[in-house]
Amino acid sequence: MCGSFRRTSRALTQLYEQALRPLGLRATQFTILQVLALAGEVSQGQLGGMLAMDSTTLTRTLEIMGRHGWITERRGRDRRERRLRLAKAGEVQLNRALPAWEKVQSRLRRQVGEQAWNSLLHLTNQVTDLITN
Amino acid sequence: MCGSFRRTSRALTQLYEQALRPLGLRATQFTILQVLALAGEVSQGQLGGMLAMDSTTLTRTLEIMGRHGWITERRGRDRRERRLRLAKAGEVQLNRALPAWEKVQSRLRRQVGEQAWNSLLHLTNQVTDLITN
DNA sequence: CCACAATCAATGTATATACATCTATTGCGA
DNA sequence: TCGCAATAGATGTATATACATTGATTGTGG
Repeated sequence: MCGSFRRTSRALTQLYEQALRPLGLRATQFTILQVLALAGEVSQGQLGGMLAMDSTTLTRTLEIMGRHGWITERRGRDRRERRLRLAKAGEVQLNRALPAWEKVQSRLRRQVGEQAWNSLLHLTNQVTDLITN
Repeated sequence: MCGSFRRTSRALTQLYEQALRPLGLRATQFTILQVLALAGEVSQGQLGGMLAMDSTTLTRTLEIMGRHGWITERRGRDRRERRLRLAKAGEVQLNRALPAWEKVQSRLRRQVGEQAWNSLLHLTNQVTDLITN
């Protein structure tokens, strides 16, 4: 199962990133932009929880995204935390990327079929929940 | 979909690798050992095709595995190709890892349920096939 | 209030991963 | 057979990813 997921994950990532390459945006980065747009301000640890990603992994990715000016950070009341928000440039970049992303996705959805597509979304999230809770 | 798969992939990888850590074996490496045990001798490109992994990515991973003596390589008739086989030490390592791997997997399969488990295997492979063919 | 455990993120290190480019070979058409 | 396109990997570079360890801060029991 792990092997199957990793293989499909690689294939999907290559497919989607092909569409984002002209924008200089990677799949992980796109996902983070999207999450921040929906969630507003979150701490690095919370973001890691949402993505099932080690919080220290985010240190490196967020450093890159900050370099591009896509996110802003500030210290919260608990000064150990980094609280992250989408910057204006990040919003712009997300809006530029969305059409390309959606285009790849809708084409794939059609090929896979509505039924299978919905099952997959449901089942993958179910597995993630099982593992992380 | 890409985000869901990548998230689940991370969660699964952490779960399975936890079990392999005492053996110093990573998920990708385990998978390669398994594939070589089943497929016998294959070229680097063929292996990449089976795993939906860029052939040049394998250059680095195979270098590590060769360092451990888990695989052997030789040039084929076409001298551009690297033909790979499981070495004795790789077979030993695979057999040591299998119980731990299976233990994690059977526990997860029970939690997920037979129905969902089988659907997932089928659907993930279907998506991979769609993208890579 | 204070010592100490717990928590958050930063850093060091190793592997995974892909693409662009390069080198060596092969195959093929004239 | 010769020249050139195609192919298989190797290499340079950038990002993704996790874990172990560390530093800073917070919470808590005495």
